[in-house]
Amino acid sequence: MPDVYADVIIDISARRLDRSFQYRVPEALRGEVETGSVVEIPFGAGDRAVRGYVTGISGEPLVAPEKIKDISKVLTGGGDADANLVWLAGWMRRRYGSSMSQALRTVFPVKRKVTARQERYLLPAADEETLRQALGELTRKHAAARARVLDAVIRDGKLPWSLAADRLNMTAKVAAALEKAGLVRIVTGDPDGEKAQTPGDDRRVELNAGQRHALEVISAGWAEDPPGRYLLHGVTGSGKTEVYMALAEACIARGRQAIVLIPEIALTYQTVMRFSRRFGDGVAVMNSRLSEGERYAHMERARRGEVKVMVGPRSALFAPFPNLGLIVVDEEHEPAYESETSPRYSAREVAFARGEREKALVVLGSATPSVKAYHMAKHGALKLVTLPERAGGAAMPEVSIVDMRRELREGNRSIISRRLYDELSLVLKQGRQAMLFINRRGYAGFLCCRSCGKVITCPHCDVSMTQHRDGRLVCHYCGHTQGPVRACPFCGSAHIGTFRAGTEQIEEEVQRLFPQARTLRMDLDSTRGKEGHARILSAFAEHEADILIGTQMIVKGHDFPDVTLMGILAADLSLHVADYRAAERTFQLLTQAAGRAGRADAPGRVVIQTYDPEHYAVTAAAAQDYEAFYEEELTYREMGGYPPAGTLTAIHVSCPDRELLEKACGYLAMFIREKIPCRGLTVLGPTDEAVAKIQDIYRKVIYIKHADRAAMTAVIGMIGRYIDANEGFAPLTVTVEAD
DNA sequence: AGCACGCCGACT
DNA sequence: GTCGGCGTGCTC
Repeated sequence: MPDVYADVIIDISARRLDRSFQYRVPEALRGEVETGSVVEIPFGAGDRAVRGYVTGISGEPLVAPEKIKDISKVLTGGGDADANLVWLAGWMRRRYGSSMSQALRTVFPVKRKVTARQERYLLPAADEETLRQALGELTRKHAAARARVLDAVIRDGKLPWSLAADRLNMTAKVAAALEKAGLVRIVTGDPDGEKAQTPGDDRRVELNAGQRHALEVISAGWAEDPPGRYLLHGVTGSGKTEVYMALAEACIARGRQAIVLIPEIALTYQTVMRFSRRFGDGVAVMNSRLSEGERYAHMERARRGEVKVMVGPRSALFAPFPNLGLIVVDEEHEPAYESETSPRYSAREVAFARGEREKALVVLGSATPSVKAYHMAKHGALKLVTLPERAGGAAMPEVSIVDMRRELREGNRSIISRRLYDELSLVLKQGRQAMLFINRRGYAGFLCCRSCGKVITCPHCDVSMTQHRDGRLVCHYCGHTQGPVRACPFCGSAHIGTFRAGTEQIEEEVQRLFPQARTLRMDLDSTRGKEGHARILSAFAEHEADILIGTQMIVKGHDFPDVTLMGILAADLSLHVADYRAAERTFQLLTQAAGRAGRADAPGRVVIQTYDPEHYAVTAAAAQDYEAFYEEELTYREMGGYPPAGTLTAIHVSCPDRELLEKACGYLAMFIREKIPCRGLTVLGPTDEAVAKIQDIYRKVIYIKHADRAAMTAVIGMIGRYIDANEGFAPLTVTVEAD
């Protein structure tokens, strides 16, 4: 009987093992080992038993047959969930041009031992003097590795194992030696950590007519083949979460399981809490603060069917449910659904792929749907379900647009327009609250010379440095810091200053104009550390401040009953980002921001300050008119051949060696232009990325456009094979980003 | 990740 | 010489 071989991905997270190994399937296990099986295999010189994932079966040995070992046993019988996930990894590999092992790593994210292991820590096990003596001893004996680690333990008190392994080159051997010598203790789990709270209960809310209708229409999709796909379009406060929960309940009643994707836990805390109250132990929440082991335990509970609903960010999409019936993608337009690392997948697309394979409903929900999703709905690829206006019957806010060019012409040099000043005065007089949203996406307060026009940039990254209040200059990409600059380093002029539109500057200006007002600031810098968001938001909710000033994060999903004014500063800043989706992002941010003001009893006011008052993204957001925005935007996309009118793929290439990078990109672009037999393909570049250098690594990008998705997928495949086949690309990092 | 192997300075 | 210790390379 001929041998049967299985391709196995080893269950050890190390980059070097990120590929498949062949194992022989013993006759006793024939029929039991299949794609998706989890097996135990002997690995390495010591033949230690490790877990592995079977990704394929073949009859051909690819290495010398005497090197191939036997599979020891089958742990999980390649259940439907596992086979489906392997299939999904294959789909992602094709669609996004990543390697199979990268895709598998994404789909089976944590592959730790069953004893859900948490991060280990090294703690001092003796008094400081003893340790210092031992350190001296080790240094004298040239035990460099032990000395390095012990030194760090003495300095930090608590040293995470992974940090020591990465940064101090610590091996298990070194740690064990230190422990044996009685110098350190090794503990599992953060000694300062605490346990999460347990869920309570929730009273069921009666659905209104619109919600009941949405539930009926969408539930009918289970009877269809292929199963239905929906876009649930409902403004903020129209009660989409209630519909999701009712759908999840209907799904469970059918003996199936549900996945609910949310963009970011921190920003959708209320949604998550409602799910966990409603479903109690039947829901698992993939919090980003869970340890690797805890996540793995959640996934295992899903595999065993103990959990029926998985709520979490895009990684929750890979919950190994045996009989998946529903995938909800809440706030589907959020950029957090696009993965930043290879495979650069879109959670929406992967949800569609998995839904089709496993016959599960897919429901996208948003108040401001992505152009792509709305386009699909217009063309019948999604069924559009609209929820009527706000559930509580609250009035839409009154919006005014202020032309900042005119403000300047008429002598107001402040970043606060006269209109906004008047509205703020009124709010303060009434004892209400206001929010000021500075739209500074893709923008930083940079230092600019007024004589020669040059901008101070980071020596390691090709971006402008940001000046902080104390005068220091900081690079927000790599953290490089330098002291204040008094004169231009290029021309020597003393006329160098900031062109700033940061939250700090607005806070200063507000305090200058309204010395009696209490302000709170919320941006990336002020929310560093644990619970930064929550602390600021709850302080504002308790009315400990009158005005909250912040970036994007203040406009997402928080309800403050006393806020009657939303001021939007520099509304058009995000229009200038070099990205074809700039107008879409701007419209979404402005619409969300405008939707924040006002409640049932007190209609809100919104002041939008802009230098581009006629732009459709601004006017449509002011009118809260999605349709108008969509029509304009689609015209623009069609003219440029951008998605959804066509497909666009970016090939990102990076390398510390600039010359090598340019040469390789040149070859790659030439290959795509001349060697790929595909009509209608447009190749742009190579050009520098918007940020051409980060942490001393140079970056370039090649864009390719084609009207047809299938042709694009074939082209991506050819490019991937070309790169794999050429040794010259080995020192470069190449990632493919589709749309 | 964990094991073997080869190299290096320290000690007998 | 040999021994303890580190860095590197490989694992079907």
